[in-house]
Amino acid sequence: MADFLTKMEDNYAQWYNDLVIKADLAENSAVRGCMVIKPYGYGIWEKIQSELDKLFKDTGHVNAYFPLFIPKSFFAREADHVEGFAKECAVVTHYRLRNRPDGRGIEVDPDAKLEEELIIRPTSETIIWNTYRNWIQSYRDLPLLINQWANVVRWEMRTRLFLRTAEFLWQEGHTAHASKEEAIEETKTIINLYTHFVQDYMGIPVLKGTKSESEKFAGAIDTYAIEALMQDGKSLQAGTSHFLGQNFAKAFDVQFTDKSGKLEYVWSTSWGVSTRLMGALVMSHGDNHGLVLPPKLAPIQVVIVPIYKGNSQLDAISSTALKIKTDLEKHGLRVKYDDRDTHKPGFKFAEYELKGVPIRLAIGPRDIENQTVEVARRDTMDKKTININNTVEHLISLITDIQKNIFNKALKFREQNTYEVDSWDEFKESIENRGGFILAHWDGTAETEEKIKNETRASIRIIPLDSQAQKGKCVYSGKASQKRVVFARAY
RNA sequence: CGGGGUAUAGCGCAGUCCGGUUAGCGCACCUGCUUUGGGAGCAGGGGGUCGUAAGUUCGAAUCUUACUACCCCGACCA
Repeated sequence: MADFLTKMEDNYAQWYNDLVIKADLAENSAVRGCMVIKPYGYGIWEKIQSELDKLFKDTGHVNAYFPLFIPKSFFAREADHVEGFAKECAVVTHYRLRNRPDGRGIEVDPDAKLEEELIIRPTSETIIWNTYRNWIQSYRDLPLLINQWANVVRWEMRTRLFLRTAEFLWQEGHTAHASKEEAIEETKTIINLYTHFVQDYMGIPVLKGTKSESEKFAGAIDTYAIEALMQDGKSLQAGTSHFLGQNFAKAFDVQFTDKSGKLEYVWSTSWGVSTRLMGALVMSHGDNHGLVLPPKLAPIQVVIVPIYKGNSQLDAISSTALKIKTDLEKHGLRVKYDDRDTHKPGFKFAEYELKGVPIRLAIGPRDIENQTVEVARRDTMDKKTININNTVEHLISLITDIQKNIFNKALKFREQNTYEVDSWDEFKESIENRGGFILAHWDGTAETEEKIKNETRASIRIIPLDSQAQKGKCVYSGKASQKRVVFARAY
């Protein structure tokens, strides 16, 4: 058995880390805080990329690519933005190395100092808006709906695989609009798109809302976000969409002539999700047997394992297995037939469970004789034997069922770990002992938010968009409140 | 940046206090035979400048000093 996973109760962080590494997703690299995403893990990221990309294109967006390096001066243009990111930037100061005079290795050539330092992008608003100035002259150039798949670097003090690495992969959308209303509409379109993707593809239920003043993106007017509850009771921000107002347009002097001939600053948005989503996947669905992948994103949806003695048995099983594989592939399923002779069936079973493959078929001599096949589903670990002629039909409905079941299981977990709390004592007790989401009244002030955070390490994750108004009293200050907000400890 | 740890084979560790054979164990790896319906068994084998540098000593993984890297807990953050 996977003994390392029984550590879960002792140390969730360690369990998570081991799971990521042993399931072949990623490992720590030689560079502090950076990770190597391994082929299997990258396969999942590729699925996330391709499915999201389709959704972006369906909503009128196009891809482009902007430089990795940003001149330092660009950052100074938007005051809030520089304050938000200044503390965690990697900076390029030189462009050449040389041999050390004493012959012991190499050193930075002091003569090769850059006139102006280059910042390795922590996000691309500045370089993109500097470019948009030249692209936008008229209302006819709008809207500009661009997305970029890229890597960014944020020099975090503490890092964790997928959840917070110094370098990470993401997509960042940057759009420009002629009106405020249109930009706000875009911001909402995207947060809804993210909600759809995370819930319906990744099987992770999320809460959607806006961020408080102190939690919003540096340079934004409003930040919309989705938050998911992990199995250790902590919240993870899974995606954000920012309404930037005219802040960046003004900072980079991006104006257009509207229909009436008047010069106006453009309205903008930016939004993104990152490889952090893979961390969310692991933490939302993983169990003591390893990863549990939602079928829509699993690089391998069905694995077929032969059980045999000797080559003649294997040959008979293989011809059956390969026929099933072909049939399933005709219906769009991603299937692997694992006939490696170097590992025993039991080893393979455990290995694919660790990797989270949704469905496993086992075929042995008994099955050949009876015209059956054993079907095992990863999410519930149930096994059953079915008639071989029903395989395709059975699996097509099973794959849909697993996708739904994973989501429902996570939703149920979230519901069971969401509490309405009305007293400060209960708030503290709940955060400390139960974790999870707390729905509580808040007086709307940054002071109260700050005090709650200092005393409990819980922050306001989101202010729900569509929750019903409900008069109440702030759980901390006792002042009047119009609706509940969502508190949690977060990653 | 503060507090606490760790550094010995690919991974996980023992040995360090109290210096003394050829530095050991588990997993992994390689070979052979037997195995194959839930992580195989037996036998054999390979792999180490004990983080780096200097010092003490007849002798250093072990003692001293300096340096470096990494991990955990905070503050920071997608």
